[in-house]
Amino acid sequence: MTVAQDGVERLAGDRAELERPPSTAELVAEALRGQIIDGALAPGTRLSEKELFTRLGVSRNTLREAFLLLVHERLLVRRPHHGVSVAKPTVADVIDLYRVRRALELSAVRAAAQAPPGALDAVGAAVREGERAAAAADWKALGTANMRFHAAIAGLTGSQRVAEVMRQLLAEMRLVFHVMAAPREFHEPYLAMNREIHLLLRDGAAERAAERLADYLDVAERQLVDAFAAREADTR
Amino acid sequence: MTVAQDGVERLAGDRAELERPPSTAELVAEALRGQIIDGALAPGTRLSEKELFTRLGVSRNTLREAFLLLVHERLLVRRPHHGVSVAKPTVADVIDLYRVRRALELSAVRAAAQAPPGALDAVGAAVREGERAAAAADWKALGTANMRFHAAIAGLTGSQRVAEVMRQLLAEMRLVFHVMAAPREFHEPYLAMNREIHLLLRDGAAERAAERLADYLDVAERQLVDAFAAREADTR
DNA sequence: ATTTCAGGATTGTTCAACAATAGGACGAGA
DNA sequence: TCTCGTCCTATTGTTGAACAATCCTGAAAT
Repeated sequence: MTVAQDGVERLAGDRAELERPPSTAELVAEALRGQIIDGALAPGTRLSEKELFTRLGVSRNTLREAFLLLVHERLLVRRPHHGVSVAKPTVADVIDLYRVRRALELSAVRAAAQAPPGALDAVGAAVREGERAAAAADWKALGTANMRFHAAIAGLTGSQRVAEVMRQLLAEMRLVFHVMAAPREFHEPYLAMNREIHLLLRDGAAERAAERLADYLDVAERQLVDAFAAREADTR
Repeated sequence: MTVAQDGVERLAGDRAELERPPSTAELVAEALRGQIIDGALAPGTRLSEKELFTRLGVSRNTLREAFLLLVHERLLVRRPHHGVSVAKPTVADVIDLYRVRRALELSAVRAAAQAPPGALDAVGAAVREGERAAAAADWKALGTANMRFHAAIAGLTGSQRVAEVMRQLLAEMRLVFHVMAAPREFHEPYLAMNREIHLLLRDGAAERAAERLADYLDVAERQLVDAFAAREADTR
């Protein structure tokens, strides 16, 4: 193999990462997704087609295509002839989400020994990112770092599909978190757990890391379920 | 509670199952999905928009909406400005699919004790359906029954999201199975394993059922990976 | 106060046109 | 004969507009 062929090989390898310019619908979906997980669009908000496509400067068809993408991600729900609205997760959704998270994340941690190179570093990077955010008292960034931590956990599998499912679940989680009035009190305690899990993984103690993560998920789920129960008792 | 109210309750309960007439795009997607998993549309086939929407008698926008649904299910892949084509799974996809299946199905089996009522019966029904198909030498139906078995396993979680992810994975699996020339030899041996797993679950031996299922998945994956390797060596 | 019915508004679906892009055809030059 | 660059065509991406179907609102009638 010559040096020139080597260069061609590398280009072919990069080809997959060379992202094409996203379509208009994807851009619109991304914009809406950002507003939804930022909380600018509260759960339950009805999204009028007419208002949105005039405001965003895209065609109605393109907007509807973006809606389709987000409905698939469960960030929007569509009621026929009523249009779409921002999803409003229920306590049943919380339980459901944590069931899937347990299956995927615990399986990922237990298989950490076969993780692709660099995957564990991503976990560590997410931990450090969270600590920086906490030090800067940036609670929104702390929540993001926490999401990234769990995405990195899923990344330990090296599986494209696991990563994608996880990405979707975490986007939904952002919606769920909106019921937590105090992001600091909610997210901060998990920083230490994240760090501990990362250290256990680094030392090859996968099973113990899995146990810690299981506790972690149990606690978080309980906390969210309680918050939902309180809110539902409140609004009724 | 009066009898009349009872009737209303029942109507409200049925309301969720009362499926609205599916939209045109969903019908088109369903038709295409059927042709893909039946093998009428071989992996790699390019789908021309013009030809399809004239043949199906729907608008181009509706067809594109159906494409979006199937792209999301990974049954179609879209190359910008090139249109969509039937997905052609690689050996990497097979490995990836089985990783997710292991995580979800094993977790479902281990939690079988908390399964919702009737979920275990669905597993048994799938086993019997497979045995009927084998007795009738209907190998296509046998493959379908096998899919239903694994869907029922996922259903043990009672989780909407697990069920949906599983449904998607199984649709992809249909695509993968196309490389197996002999559906009988491939699917038939798993009948006994399905029955054994069902019996173990019925007896409450969830952990042993999980071990059997893990073996099952290992064998099937290896068989498919070998088949892919043979095909790739063949076509090159 | 309850019911009925008409009006308006919004969404579902289709059609038609233009812009943008990828791939192939074609020819010039070495 | 082979390589390179240019143009051209077919297909897709995007937009705009129209009509049909459905739901919500509110006024009129009992």
